[in-house]
Amino acid sequence: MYTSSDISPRERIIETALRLFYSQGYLATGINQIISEAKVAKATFYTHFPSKEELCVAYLQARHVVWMGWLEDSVSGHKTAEEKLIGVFDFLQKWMPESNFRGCAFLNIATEIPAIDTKIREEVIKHKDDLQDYLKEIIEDFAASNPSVTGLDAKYTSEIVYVLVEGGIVASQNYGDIWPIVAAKGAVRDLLRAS
Amino acid sequence: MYTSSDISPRERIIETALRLFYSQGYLATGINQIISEAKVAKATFYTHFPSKEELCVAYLQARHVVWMGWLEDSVSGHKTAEEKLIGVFDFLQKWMPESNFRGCAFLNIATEIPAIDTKIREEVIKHKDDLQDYLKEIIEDFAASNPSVTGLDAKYTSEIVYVLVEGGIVASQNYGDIWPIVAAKGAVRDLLRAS
DNA sequence: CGAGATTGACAGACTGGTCTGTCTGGTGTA
DNA sequence: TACACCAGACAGACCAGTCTGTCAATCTCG
Repeated sequence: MYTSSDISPRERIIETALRLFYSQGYLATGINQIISEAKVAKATFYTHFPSKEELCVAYLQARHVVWMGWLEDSVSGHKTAEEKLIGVFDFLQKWMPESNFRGCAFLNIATEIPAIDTKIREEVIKHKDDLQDYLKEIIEDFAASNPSVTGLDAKYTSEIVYVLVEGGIVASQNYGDIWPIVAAKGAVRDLLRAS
Repeated sequence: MYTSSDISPRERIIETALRLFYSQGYLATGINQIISEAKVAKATFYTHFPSKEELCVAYLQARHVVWMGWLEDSVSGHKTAEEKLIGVFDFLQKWMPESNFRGCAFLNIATEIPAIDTKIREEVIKHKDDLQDYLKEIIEDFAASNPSVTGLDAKYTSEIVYVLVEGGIVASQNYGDIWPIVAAKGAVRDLLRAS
């Protein structure tokens, strides 16, 4: 079979799903294409995943780890909270063209699966909650490290920044251009300056 | 046949598409379901539309008229430019729950059809361009009717407002809650006050 | 006015293909 | 022997789109 240095069938399936679900969409990607590109037998696939939907859940969990890793790696280079917050948008500006403007894997899947009470939608919510928490921490840091700033409501501000992140991503996805992210970054800069 | 007081097969198809494509998604809705719910023969469908994709284009064009109508009807009641801009978000706040938080029909379709160079994506861009123009006109009105406002760049400001609209819609869609739109509205109010 | 031609919609069988998921049987390794 | 994997046939449903044939309303022209 495969030795420890090789990649296991399960990992090959996940990696193929990461690529195909993201670039083609969930509904437009069939199991047959996944197993063929993952070089895995169908029976093997179904021993690892009970259904396509469960693969999708595993895909989103893997994607969450990957994407948050990208974001944190990109932002962690900055020192101040303000630089970090702007760095979030710098990351988006770099990431969107690299991903062919396919946008957020989680929102895309959520659009394809309208039913709310599914494991899939749960994973999407979880991802966005984590993203919001991440933004909120930076903003709380900003308030704490700038004593002159008094009128800043961290919850309210982080909600706005989060909405600007989402808007920047989807508008950029639609136009195939980063100008919406640039605009969102400008709005955040103004927001911090005004506080 | 059908008499003049009835609805023509073509209209029945479009109305069914408006309902099903929006609520279920484009890929998840089959032609068979559309013709069955529109009470139209398959041959009749294909005399009016050469393909499912062309029906989708007609659907988006119809949806554009309907949705912009809703927006303009809702906003036109306000007098000042500032009230109108806030009114845009009041409309979103009312519309999203009424539509079961399915979000923007155009962005949803664009997500399902990743290929950029399609008629479908063209319609999406057209819709968003019109929406942006609408926002920009209100903001230019705001600048013109407030002589004290000097440092307001209408293009830049309308880009930010547009991104807040998109972010509000998709975040609200994801969470099934209007708080992102409320936050976006607050951000716009702050933006106008600060200028 | 009236008869035949035309039109447009109807129902639904049919084609060729894809979908998810199951199952059988073969292969190599521990 | 036991297990994990492979290849691929298969089932049953559904997909977009084509086609045949029927029927009723309307148009055209004698």
